[in-house]
Amino acid sequence: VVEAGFQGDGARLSDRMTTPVHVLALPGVELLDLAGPVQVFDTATRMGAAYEICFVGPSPIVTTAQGLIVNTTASLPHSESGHVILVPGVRNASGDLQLPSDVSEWLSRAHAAGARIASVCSAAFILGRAGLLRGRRATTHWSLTTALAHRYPEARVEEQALFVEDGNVITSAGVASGIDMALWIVERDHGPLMASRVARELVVYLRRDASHGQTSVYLDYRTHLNPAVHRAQDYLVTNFTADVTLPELAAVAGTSSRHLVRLFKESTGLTPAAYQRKLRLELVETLLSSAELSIEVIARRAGFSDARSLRRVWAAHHGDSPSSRRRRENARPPRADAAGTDGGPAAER
DNA sequence: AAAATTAACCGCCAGG
DNA sequence: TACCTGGCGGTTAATT
Repeated sequence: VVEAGFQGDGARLSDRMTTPVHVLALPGVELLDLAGPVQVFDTATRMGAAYEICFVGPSPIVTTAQGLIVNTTASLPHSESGHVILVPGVRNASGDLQLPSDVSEWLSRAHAAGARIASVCSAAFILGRAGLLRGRRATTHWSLTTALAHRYPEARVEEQALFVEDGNVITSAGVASGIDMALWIVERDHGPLMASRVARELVVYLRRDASHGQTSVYLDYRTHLNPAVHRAQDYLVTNFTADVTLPELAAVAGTSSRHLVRLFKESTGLTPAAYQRKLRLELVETLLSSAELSIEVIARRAGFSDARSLRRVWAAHHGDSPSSRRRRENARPPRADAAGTDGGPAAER
């Protein structure tokens, strides 16, 4: 995808493949909850996702609770669209924390330039000071939600969320939910397969957005530790529109068909075919709401042989028909933060 | 719409 | 003995 209207030689392809993650380090302040999210980006990078982690802030060296010693740049870099700025929690953020004046300004400028701002735990207060929570849905550690709502009345604080995404501002609740949030960012950037690999590597159980009670099927059913089953799942996620036969899947997993079915069900609670159906239905759901495609086209794109078979499978799962879902979807007002399909140029609106 | 074909699944058993 | 694994055959479910 070539950026329309771009001129000159300033942007090389390699630049675009790297998503800088700037970690904001405040002077003389202990950074909390940092290791988990950074691990996620680091692991993703080792798996080919290309994140570049960079500690920034007004102070030259910071020692974190995790024992990390980080070099920070003396000045805050210019921030461009697509970057992630990770703001870790700090002690006393809700109190009298002294914040260098240029930090708030830098944050809001970076956001205006298109950077994604991600906070962990009490860092939501730092976002608040930068004015980034105005009119936005947000969350913080459960013990601080009341204080946050009080301090920033214009923020719509959500209590029961692991993390909340609103526009390019993502706030998370606490230590572990910072990992969930980071994984969600990885899923956005590099797809569900990458996210599930990273999650598995870190042996975390994750969900995508507890505030909606929603889980992603790509990331679900991954809480087990059976490598053969994971291989089969990876294969299905990658090729879920293809006709994958059980023997073929067994070959990928390195077991017999009989044994794979047994292991699969033991590890995930689902049979391979049922898992594949869930993957396909997940795609159908997003296609139904995000595009003007016929049921027939959606069915084929999601790997069903035709609309008829989709309708049957859909009915078995949801009790109604795909078109009735779409009607209900359209009747509802569109969501504020239109989580559009990734990739392509913003198709209209 | 019904019948035929094919694939998935599972109980059961045997060998290691 | 307890457990893991693969193969066989029958049943169920999907597809044509």
